[in-house]
Amino acid sequence: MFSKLNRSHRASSVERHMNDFRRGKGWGAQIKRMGRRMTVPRRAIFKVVSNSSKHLSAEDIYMEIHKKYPGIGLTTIYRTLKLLVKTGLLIKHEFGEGCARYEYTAGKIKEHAHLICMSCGKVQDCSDIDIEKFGLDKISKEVSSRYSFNIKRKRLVFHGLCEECVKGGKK
Amino acid sequence: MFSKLNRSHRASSVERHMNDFRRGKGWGAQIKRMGRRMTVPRRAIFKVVSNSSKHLSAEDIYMEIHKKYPGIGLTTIYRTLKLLVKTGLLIKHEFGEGCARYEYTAGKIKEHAHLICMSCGKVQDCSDIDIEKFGLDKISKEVSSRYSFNIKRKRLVFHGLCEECVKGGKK
DNA sequence: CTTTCTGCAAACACTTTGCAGGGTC
DNA sequence: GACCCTGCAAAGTGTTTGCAGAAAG
Repeated sequence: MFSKLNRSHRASSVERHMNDFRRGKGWGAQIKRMGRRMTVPRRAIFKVVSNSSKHLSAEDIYMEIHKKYPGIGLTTIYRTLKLLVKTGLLIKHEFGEGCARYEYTAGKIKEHAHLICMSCGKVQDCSDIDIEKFGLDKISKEVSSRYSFNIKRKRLVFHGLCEECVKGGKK
Repeated sequence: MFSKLNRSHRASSVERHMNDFRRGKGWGAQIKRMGRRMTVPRRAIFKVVSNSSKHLSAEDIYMEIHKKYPGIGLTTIYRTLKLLVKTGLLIKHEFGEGCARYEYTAGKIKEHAHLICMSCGKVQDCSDIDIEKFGLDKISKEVSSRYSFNIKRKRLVFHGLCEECVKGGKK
């Protein structure tokens, strides 16, 4: 079942994951170690989130999944997302739209700013700006020493108007 | 009705507000200009949020209000909060706890970082650290030029462990 | 006296939970 | 074969809306 991988293109994240699984590494193994199981819905969900560069909501993922697997329900999406967050592969964002969005990080957290357009609602990553070097490191240091706060995660969000909406003249 | 103010202590925010109202300034006047009305529930809600230095949720405000005015319902709290946000006196925060929290700003936005304890849930303001000067200005400039993004508001949140929870040994 | 505001109950959107059946190891 | 996982339906959040009566101006 895990052996019929299509080798004609570069290994997708799912393939990589399956290899890892066989070798006892990666998400599958991590799950196994937790006494949990690898299933079709989980694989499908993992594939969708790991192949997307966008910030997907549970609903987004459900609709994507539903094309190929109409049998998978929203409940399972939510449960699997929670699991993926717990293993550290996903970060859960709450941008205040009324629903959570998930970002694939493959376990390594590279802090970056997010831009949210107040007009069209689009969310962009500023992944090519090293916010730490641009000054966030100094702020963090100051904060943690002045407030004796043990920082675990940093979140920088800019609300405003994206390029298209400024050009488009929308207010 | 507006003339029986107690003058024995420094003007509270409600008194100041009422004076402003008579003079055609401040929130009351602002509301009037919008064709809206000044009412008992609105005054009470304004008093609670403007006198608190904490980040209150609608529920928090409701419980506080309910002591003095058991007749005021949650619906009115929500509607008034929306109004206060629209007039710019309040900022609505969504820290991802499942409910919104409101911060009184009196119209002037002084961007500051927030610390959220992952253990006890406490939210602190870092109002005595000028995050702009500590480097946020540089990040903003870089972001807006590199992404052609028109920044309207900046939000910096640190998740971690507060002093008490670190000391208390909680994980 | 007109128009806005209010409380109640119902509706809402997103997310979680209980349970019996099905799948994984 | 034991136990975990799943889908469904139902319950649970925090928040919004429709409506008739109350209040502001």
